[in-house]
Amino acid sequence: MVQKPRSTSPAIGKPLKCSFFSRNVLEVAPDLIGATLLVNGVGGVIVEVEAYHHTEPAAHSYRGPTPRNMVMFGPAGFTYIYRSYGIHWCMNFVCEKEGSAAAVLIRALQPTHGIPAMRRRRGLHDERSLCSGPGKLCEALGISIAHNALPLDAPPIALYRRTEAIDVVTGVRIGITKAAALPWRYGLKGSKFVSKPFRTADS
DNA sequence: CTCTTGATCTTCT
DNA sequence: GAAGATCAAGAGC
Repeated sequence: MVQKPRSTSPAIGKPLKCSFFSRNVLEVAPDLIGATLLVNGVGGVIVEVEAYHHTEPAAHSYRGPTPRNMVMFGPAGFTYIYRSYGIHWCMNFVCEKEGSAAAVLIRALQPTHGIPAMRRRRGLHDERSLCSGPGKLCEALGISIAHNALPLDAPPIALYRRTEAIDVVTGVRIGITKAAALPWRYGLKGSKFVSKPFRTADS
């Protein structure tokens, strides 16, 4: 059950440490739901993510390192930014350990901090559309390739643990054709800020 | 509401 | 040359 999409600022927990990401990517991904992501003080609550791992063919790291995906093969706790369809930027958090080439794609935020700045960057959009997709949230937060390979526990990035118990829903990942059946998409149950609805029994 | 299309970077065939 | 971890705008229902 979700409140009105006004500027309700949920409580913010303690900063996440880099060790948070040194676990199996399928554990980290659902744990990120409800956390707060800020870049230069602008951002919101993570409501949708997807997990990727080099052992499955949908991952950029599946075919080994390239200039683009090199940071995925490095240690956990860093950003991996890539260009999508030649136009957009998308943001990942690298997980597990060096060589795992595992990462969590951040797909949607509920905006809570710096909403006027997000509107300026995105143009005239209702709050629900500001960060409801991986390319949208990067535009709203001013993220580009300049933010690639940055540590997740130091400026300009800030990540805060969630404070309340939440319900996480799962589904198949969006926009892929390989390994399309893996249920590696995670979302905040009932959130109106996700990129596409989660289709589960109760919705 | 759904469907189609253009934008044009990185990698692979 | 083609596909892809996307998005917005326009056409049609």
